Amino acid sequence: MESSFAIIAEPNRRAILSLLATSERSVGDLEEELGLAQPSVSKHLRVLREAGFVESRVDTQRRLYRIRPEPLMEIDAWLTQFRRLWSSHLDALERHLDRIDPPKTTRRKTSKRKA
Amino acid sequence: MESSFAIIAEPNRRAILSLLATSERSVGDLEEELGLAQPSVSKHLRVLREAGFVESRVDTQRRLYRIRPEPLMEIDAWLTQFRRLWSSHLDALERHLDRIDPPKTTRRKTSKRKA
DNA sequence: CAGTTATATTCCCGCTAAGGAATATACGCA
DNA sequence: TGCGTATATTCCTTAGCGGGAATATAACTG
Repeated sequence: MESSFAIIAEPNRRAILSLLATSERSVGDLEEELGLAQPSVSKHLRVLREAGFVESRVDTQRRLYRIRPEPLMEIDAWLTQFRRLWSSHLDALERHLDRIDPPKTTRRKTSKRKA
Repeated sequence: MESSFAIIAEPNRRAILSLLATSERSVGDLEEELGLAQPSVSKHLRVLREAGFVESRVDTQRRLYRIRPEPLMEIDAWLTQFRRLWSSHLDALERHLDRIDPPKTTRRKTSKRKA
């Protein structure tokens, strides 16, 4: 599990990071919110911790995990070389995401979609 | 090979994308510049193409590959939720990257590093 | 200290993905 | 049409990852 990129290749780990993006959480919190088995959560947290994505602090009998931004910044930095490719046509992503995950609510601009 | 994140987990694929970031290239170009075997390059390109990261056009007997930005934009969009975490201390990345890849040239500001 | 809760670790299994070698296909040109 | 070059595909093997179940450790509470 070398690079930061490999770490976030795992969907459950991304889900953990997304949850931690808003506030720190305990292992049990994550277990419940994600519907994962507890060992699974602990194992993913271990990977994330060893890769520098999270750190933990102790709160009585539980451990609260929070995000460390550095590896995410590294990924952000890698994307820099490509940003000029989409600084122009900024709505290509919108169309792309719509294909991935169908638009339930209108994505800005009250679009007349297909109608 | 579901997500865009899994695609860029592979170092050689990231290398291919980085090369294509500057200009389109043929399979042979990539083979040479990366020192990979030709089948390996073709296989990675196939993965990248099927995931929407690249597209190809035909130029006489070779195929020129170029980047399609959408999947990269998707990753960029995912990072959005974390950006507020580092909008403050902007130099944490610098330190982080220095640990990953030792600083040969001084990274801005003529730092007095450890001396 | 015993019991309980919270988290971590270990072991085993199945799967997938990457690499190498060989081969197939496609295309251009004489 | 036959050769050479460029690229794609297949087959095989191997390594590593994620999941589940069981178990271990740690820490609080009475």
